[in-house]
Amino acid sequence: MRISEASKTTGLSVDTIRYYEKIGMLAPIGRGPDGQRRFSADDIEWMTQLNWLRQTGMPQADMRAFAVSVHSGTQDTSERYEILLRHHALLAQRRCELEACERYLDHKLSVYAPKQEKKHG
Amino acid sequence: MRISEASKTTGLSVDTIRYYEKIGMLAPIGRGPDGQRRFSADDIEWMTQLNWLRQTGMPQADMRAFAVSVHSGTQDTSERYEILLRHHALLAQRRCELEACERYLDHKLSVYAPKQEKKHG
DNA sequence: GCTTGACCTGGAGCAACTCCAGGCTGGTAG
DNA sequence: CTACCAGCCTGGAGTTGCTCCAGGTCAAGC
Repeated sequence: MRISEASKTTGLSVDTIRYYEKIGMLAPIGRGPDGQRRFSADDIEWMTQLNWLRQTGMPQADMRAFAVSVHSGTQDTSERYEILLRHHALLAQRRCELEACERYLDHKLSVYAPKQEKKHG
Repeated sequence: MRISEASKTTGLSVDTIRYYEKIGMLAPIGRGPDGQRRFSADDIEWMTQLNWLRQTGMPQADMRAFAVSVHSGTQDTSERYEILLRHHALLAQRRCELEACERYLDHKLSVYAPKQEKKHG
């Protein structure tokens, strides 16, 4: 699979894919006889997973640690488990913040309610 | 109020406060006879509000538009209302994504469950 | 008079992309 | 055969939103 299709399939932009390869977030991507990238099913699966992780704001440092652990082929999954667990906790916290902010906005919006002009915000 | 106290009160870091002033996100901050910043109650209120908005990832461009509208003293709150409404919709969407990612992580974590070693992830 | 702490400015550095210029390749159209 | 075009390549600059740092000022305490 070529890069544009990989982009559509995984949800990562073409530029992001090249960037992730450059910084070692992906296993080295194979090349065709034309020197262009060819993505394997494994590559695609891994990139899709990366997209999930980054969409929730996992820092690249953590993603890279995860990547290294996965690609090392080690049996020891405890590091990965910890990274995911930490991220899970972070998400829960972020959801709380987000909900608090939604409530704040609800309040703000009621103050700014249309038609009835209030004087201050 | 001086900058360090303002930082503690609003939740914005000292550097962020100076940065926000520089890019015009704050009304010009008054200075004492020593040339140092003195924050008024209004400044503090506005900065606290900014902190809410940014914590939920409102882009600076939107925050600045909001700031300009507020500090222009205009009676027309429709622009502010729209910015908040747009952001509110964005937050709802983000919460959905976040929940989807939490479910994904729940699944992943069960795969990586400790004690029982699985072989792939 | 000297030191300490809080503050100042301008500018560099950083994360995580995103965009761009300039160049190669493979396929089709004339 | 040549021209052209889409899609890919690389290296590097630009962007956003901070964050950190060097080097300097000023007021207060010892």
